[in-house]
Amino acid sequence: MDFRADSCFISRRMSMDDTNSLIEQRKAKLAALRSKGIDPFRNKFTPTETCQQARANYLEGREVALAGRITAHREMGKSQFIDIRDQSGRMQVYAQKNVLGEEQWNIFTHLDLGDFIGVRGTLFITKTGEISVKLGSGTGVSPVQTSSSPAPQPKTGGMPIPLAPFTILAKALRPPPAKWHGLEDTEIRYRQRYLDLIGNPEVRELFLKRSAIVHEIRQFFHGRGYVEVETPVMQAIPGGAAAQPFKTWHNALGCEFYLRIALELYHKRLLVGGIDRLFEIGKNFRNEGLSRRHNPEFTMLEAYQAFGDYETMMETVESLIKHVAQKVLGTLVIDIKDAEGKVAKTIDLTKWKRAKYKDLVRAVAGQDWFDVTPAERRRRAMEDLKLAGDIATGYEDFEVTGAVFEKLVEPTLIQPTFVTHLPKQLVPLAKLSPDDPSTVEVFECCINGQEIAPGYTEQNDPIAQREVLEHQAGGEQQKLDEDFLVALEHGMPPAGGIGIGIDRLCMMLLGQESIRDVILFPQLKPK
RNA sequence: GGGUUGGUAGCUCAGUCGGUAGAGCAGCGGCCUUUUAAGCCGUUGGUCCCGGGUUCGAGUCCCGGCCAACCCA
Repeated sequence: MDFRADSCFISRRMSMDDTNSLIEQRKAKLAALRSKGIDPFRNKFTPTETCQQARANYLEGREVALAGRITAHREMGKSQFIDIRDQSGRMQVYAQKNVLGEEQWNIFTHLDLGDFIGVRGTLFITKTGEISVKLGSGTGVSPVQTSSSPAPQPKTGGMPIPLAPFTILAKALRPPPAKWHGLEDTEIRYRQRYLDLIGNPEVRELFLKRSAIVHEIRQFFHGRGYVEVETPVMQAIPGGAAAQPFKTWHNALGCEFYLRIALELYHKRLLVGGIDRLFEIGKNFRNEGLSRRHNPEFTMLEAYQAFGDYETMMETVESLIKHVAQKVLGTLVIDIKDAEGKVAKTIDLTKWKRAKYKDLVRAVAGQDWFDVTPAERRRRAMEDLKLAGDIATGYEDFEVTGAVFEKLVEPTLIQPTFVTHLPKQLVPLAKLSPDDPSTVEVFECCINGQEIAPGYTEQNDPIAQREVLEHQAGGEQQKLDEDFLVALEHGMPPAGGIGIGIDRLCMMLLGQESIRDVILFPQLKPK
């Protein structure tokens, strides 16, 4: 049966039935392939190398087998160019009718964009200078051995290169996103991220970089003797932060659990247990609204170092971020672009400033800010500083100052800045500053107007910690993590700790304004 | 939760004052053996987000809803 005849039949039938569609056409092609005894969904194909490796180890006439998705085709009569793409990159494939023969040519020219195929042929360079694979040329028996080329050999224990010039590996029944516009519909980009990754190469690059960032974070901590740990996501008492948790239910135990909102309290148990340097990268869950900067599940890094303090951890944060930027971006100077793609601001990670929280607040709210009465502070914040909409009636005094900091100071901290000596009420798990007991030994690392990493000298006094947490629990005993307090009573070494929101770190390093653009599958309302 | 903007072919988008639903690309057919946003000729394809309403007539106007982006809380 002739493929072309099938296609004609398909076209006629479709128009008659008025059920023509791109999907129906592709399903018909699938059926036509099967009727010829071709399996359009193969279990396996073993390429000799990746597209990138084939390009990097170019040697005219070297025989290769590659696998990838068809992303473009240019028909030239009795010859045809197609592009295939694997994770490493793109390779052009050149097919000629007289090489393939009538039947294979017929099948090849009816392949669709989006299909996965394996190809075999020899490398050559076209008139226009592009490295390409000439389909079906070469012996097709065994890999070509070259003395000069370090070309990677098949990882199949010396299996020969496949005989067929091309093999259909997986038929795509739906068309890929547009050729050069890419996919722009934000909703489809987020809901069907795979289409975004296929259609928008820059998106794919971005997520590969996110992966590299996480990898380099691990490298950094391993290099400093830290141990990577895993602690419970389901917790009976969600502690370590002030946030609304998600609730779930364990059938067999017959009790409620919460999804964790922080990693901290379990990490401190491990400090008690003698794990002196530890870190964890994992999901936290907070039952809050969604925004450009908030996703209900987000990736958190926490790291603790026994016998260190907040100074130790400031050095750690600075070194970590420099390490990651240098390794992944190759630079410590980052351009942040606006919506039009112009450089809106430049972040210089070579210079890190330090400033005290109260000094920064005084600079925007008046030198006598901390000398006037709480009532006067509230009046000034709401009237003079025009923050009426940001200050709830129930706010305590430190929260009023907090609103001033958050609205008027934090957004201005574009260059890396460690804000230190925060009011003690803001961080109940940190130790007091000896020089100013109304503050704690805490820093907030702010970059690009966002808080990237808080860190502090961890509270290891079980009696002081119990007082603070009991006060915070407001007499609700079930909210008190008694097991954590018992752990502290067994003795926790002095330690410094940090937390870094990985998503926000990626936003900063990759110049993205929305958290959804650094999360593969951001939370959306189910449709 | 509130405001603004948007939802039209597989994709990117037009659609005037309310009067037969459009383009480019993709698809399909034809020509073309080193092209690359290949080219040339022909051609198929629509739940105009959903539900009401106004009207002789609604993609367009009105009301309600869904989803998204942005801003605000």
